[in-house]
Amino acid sequence: MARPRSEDKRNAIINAALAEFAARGVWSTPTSAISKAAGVAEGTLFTYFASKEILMNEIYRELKIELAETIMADFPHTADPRSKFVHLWNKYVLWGAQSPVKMKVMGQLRLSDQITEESRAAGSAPFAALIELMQNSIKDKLIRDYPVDFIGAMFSGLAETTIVYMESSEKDGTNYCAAGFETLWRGLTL
Amino acid sequence: MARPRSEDKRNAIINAALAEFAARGVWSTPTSAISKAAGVAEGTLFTYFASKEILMNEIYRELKIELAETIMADFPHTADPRSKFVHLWNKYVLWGAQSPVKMKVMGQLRLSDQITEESRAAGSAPFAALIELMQNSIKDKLIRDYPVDFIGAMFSGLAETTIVYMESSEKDGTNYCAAGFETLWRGLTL
Amino acid sequence: MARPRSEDKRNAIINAALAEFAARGVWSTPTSAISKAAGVAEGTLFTYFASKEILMNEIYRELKIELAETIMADFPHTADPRSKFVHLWNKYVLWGAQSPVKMKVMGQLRLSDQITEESRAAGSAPFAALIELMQNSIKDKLIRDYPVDFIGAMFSGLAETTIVYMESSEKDGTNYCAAGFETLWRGLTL
Amino acid sequence: MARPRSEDKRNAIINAALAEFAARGVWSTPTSAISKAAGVAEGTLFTYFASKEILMNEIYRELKIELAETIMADFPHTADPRSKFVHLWNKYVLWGAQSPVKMKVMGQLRLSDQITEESRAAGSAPFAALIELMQNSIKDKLIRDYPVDFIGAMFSGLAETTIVYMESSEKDGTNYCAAGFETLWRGLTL
DNA sequence: CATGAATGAGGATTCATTCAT
DNA sequence: GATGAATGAATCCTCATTCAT
Repeated sequence: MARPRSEDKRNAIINAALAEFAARGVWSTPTSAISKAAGVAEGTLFTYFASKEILMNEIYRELKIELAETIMADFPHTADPRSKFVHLWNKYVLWGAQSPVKMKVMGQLRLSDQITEESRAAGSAPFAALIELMQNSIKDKLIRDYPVDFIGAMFSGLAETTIVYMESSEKDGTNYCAAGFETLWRGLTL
Repeated sequence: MARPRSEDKRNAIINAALAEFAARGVWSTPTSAISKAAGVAEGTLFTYFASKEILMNEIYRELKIELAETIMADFPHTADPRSKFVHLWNKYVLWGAQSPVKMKVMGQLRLSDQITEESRAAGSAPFAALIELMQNSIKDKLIRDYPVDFIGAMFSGLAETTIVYMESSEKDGTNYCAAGFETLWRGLTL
Repeated sequence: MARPRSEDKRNAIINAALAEFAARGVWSTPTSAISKAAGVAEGTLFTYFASKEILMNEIYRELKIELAETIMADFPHTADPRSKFVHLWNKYVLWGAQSPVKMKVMGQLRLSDQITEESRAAGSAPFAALIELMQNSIKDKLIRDYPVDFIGAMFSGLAETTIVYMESSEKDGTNYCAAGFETLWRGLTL
Repeated sequence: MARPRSEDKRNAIINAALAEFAARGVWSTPTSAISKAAGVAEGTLFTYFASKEILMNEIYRELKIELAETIMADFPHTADPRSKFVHLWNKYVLWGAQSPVKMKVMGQLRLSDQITEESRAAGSAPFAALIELMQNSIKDKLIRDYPVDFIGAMFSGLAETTIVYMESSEKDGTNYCAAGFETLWRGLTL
C-alpha cells in the first residue's frame, strides 16, 4: 500500500558506496557522500541500511557472492583437474582485473574490524566445488598434500597479486594471467 | 625539521600508535588515544609528527625499513641462489609471524590513500640484493623470466599468506613455512 | 476537523502514547514508537493527530477531564462541606494512586511549554462545584479566606504529594490518604 | 602548564544552560544553544561536561545544594520550633520567588529520567537539621506523628505551590507566603 | 483512509589541530 | 618543549512530517 522499498534505490546506494569507498577510502567516506552520490536523501540510506557498518558488511557480502558466482559460472565439472583450476583462476583474475573498484573495496573491507564473521563466511557455499577439486587432486597425488584452506589462500593471494599486474600487461607485453597461473600450478603439483 | 628533544618520546608515540592501530584499526584510533597510550600530552604528539597522516607514513616507513633490514641481516652473499631465497623467505616469514601487530598495521596502512609514494618506496634500498638475485637467477635460467617486480610481489604475497597460517602450525603439525617456500620455489624455477 | 474513521485507533494511539511517555519520557519518545506500540502505521498517527504537539495536548486534556469526572462522580451535593472535601480528596488521591502512568505523564506534560493555555483550562468545568464549595466554606467562616485558586492549588499539591507516598502505605502502615487530608483540612479550617 | 580549566567558563556554561533550559525547555535546548549562549565553542561544553546528561545532573545538583544552603543559612539553632519552621519556609519561598528560572529548571529536571539517584540525593546533608527539627517536634507532641519524609514532601509541595502564587501577591494583596505557612503549620500541629 | 518509504534539518558528540600557559 | 584546554567542522544518525501507492 505504501511505497514499496525500491530495489533500484538499494542498488544505487550500494553502487554509490562502492564508487565512493574506492575513490576516497572506506573510512574517509561520510554516509552523506554516499547518499548524495546515490541521489537519495541522507536519511534514506538508513532505511535501507541501518548503519554504516551494516552497509559495509552488506557490500562485502555482495562482493564475495558475486565473485563466488562468477568463478563458478560454467564450471567444467567433467573436465580434467588442471582445466578446472585454470577455469577458476581465469575467472577470478578476469573479474578482478575488470572490477578494480570492487577489488579495492573488498581489500579495504577485509581488513576492517567491522566486518563480522558471518560476512566473512558469506559466499563460501559455491566454493564447495573448489574444495572438492583440491581434495581430489591431493588424493590423486596430483598436487601436494597441504591443508585445503592454505592452498585456497595461496590461490587467492597469487590471484590478487596477478590482478594488480594485469593492467601492465599491455604495457610490457607480459601475460601476467598465464604467468601467475603457471607459478601456482608448478608450485602446487608434485 | 629540527629533531625534537627526546628520541624516547618519539618511540613511545610510534609504539603506542602501533598498538592502538592494531587493536582498534587505524581509522578508529584518535590521536588522543595514541598520546594517552604513549604517556604524553595530546599536543606533544604534534611536535613529533606534524599530523596524523605524517605519523602514519612515518610508521609505515619504519615498518618497511625494519622488515628490509631484518631479511637482509646475515644475507649469505656467497651462497647458492636457492639458499639466498630460503634465507629471505625464512627471515620474512619469521618476522611476520613474530610481529602480528606490525603485520596488521602494515596491511592496513598499505591500503590507505594517505600513504605517499615516497613512503611506499621506503626501505627498498636493501632490496637491491634481492633484485640482483632475481635477475641473476633469471639470467642463469634458474627461474622463469618474469618481471622482477612481479616475482617480488608473488614472493611477498605468498609470504604473507604463509604468515597468517603460521600460527596454526603447532595445531595441525603442518610446516607452513616450508610448504609456502616449496610452493614458491617450484612455482618459479624452470 | 472531520472525525477520522475509527475511534478504536484513536484510543489505541492515546493509550500507546501514555504508556510510552511514562516509560521513556515525553521527549524521548518518538512518534514512531507510539504508532508501533499502537499497532498502526507511522503516518496513521498523523491522520488522528496533526502533530506530536497536538497529540500531547489532546492527552493532557483527556487526562484532566478524566480526573475531573472521576472526582465529581457521585458528588454528595447535599452532604456537609467536610464530607464534600473528603469526597473530592479521596477520589483524587485514589485515582492518582491507581493510575501512576497517567500521573507521571500529566506531571511531565504540565511542565511542558507545548501545552497551551486552552489545554490547561480544560476539564475545569466540573470543578465549578469545587469552587462553589470553597466559596461557601469561606463565606461560612469554615475555612480561611484565601483566593480559591490558591486553595485549589494547595489541594492539588498536597494530593499529589500524598499520591506519591500512597504506595508506601502497605509497607510502613501509615494511612497517607487520611494523613494528607487531615493536614489539608486542619490547615484550611479556621 | 597548559591553560587550566576555567571556573568562569564552567559557570558560564551552567548559567547559559539554566537560562536556555528555562526559556526553551530542557529537551528543546540543543547543546549548541548552550555553548553559544555561554560564549564558548560547541566542543568546549564537552570538556566541562562529558554529555548533556551529565550537565543536566550537575545543574540539578548545584540547584539543590544552593537551595539547601540558602534555607540553612542563619538557621536559628536556639530558637523555638515554630521559629525554625518559619525560617526554613521563608528562606525556601523567598529563594524560589526570586529565582523563577532556577525553580522552573529544577522542576523539569526532577521529572526527568536522566537524573540519577545520586543527584537526587545531593544536597540532603544540610537537611539534617530539618529532619532533627521534625523529629523533635514530633517527640514533643508539637506536630503530628507522620514519617518525616512525608512531612518534608508536604512542606516542599506547599512551598512550591506558594512560590507560584507569590508573584500575584502585589496584584491581589494576598500575603501568600504567610498564608502558605499558616496552612502548613496548622495542618501539621496537634 | 492506511501504509511506510522518503525527506532533510537538526542534534549530540568526536577529533585533528592550535595555542595560551 | 610540554601541556591540555579550546576550537568548530565534520559525522553518524534520529525523527517529525509528507506523500506516493
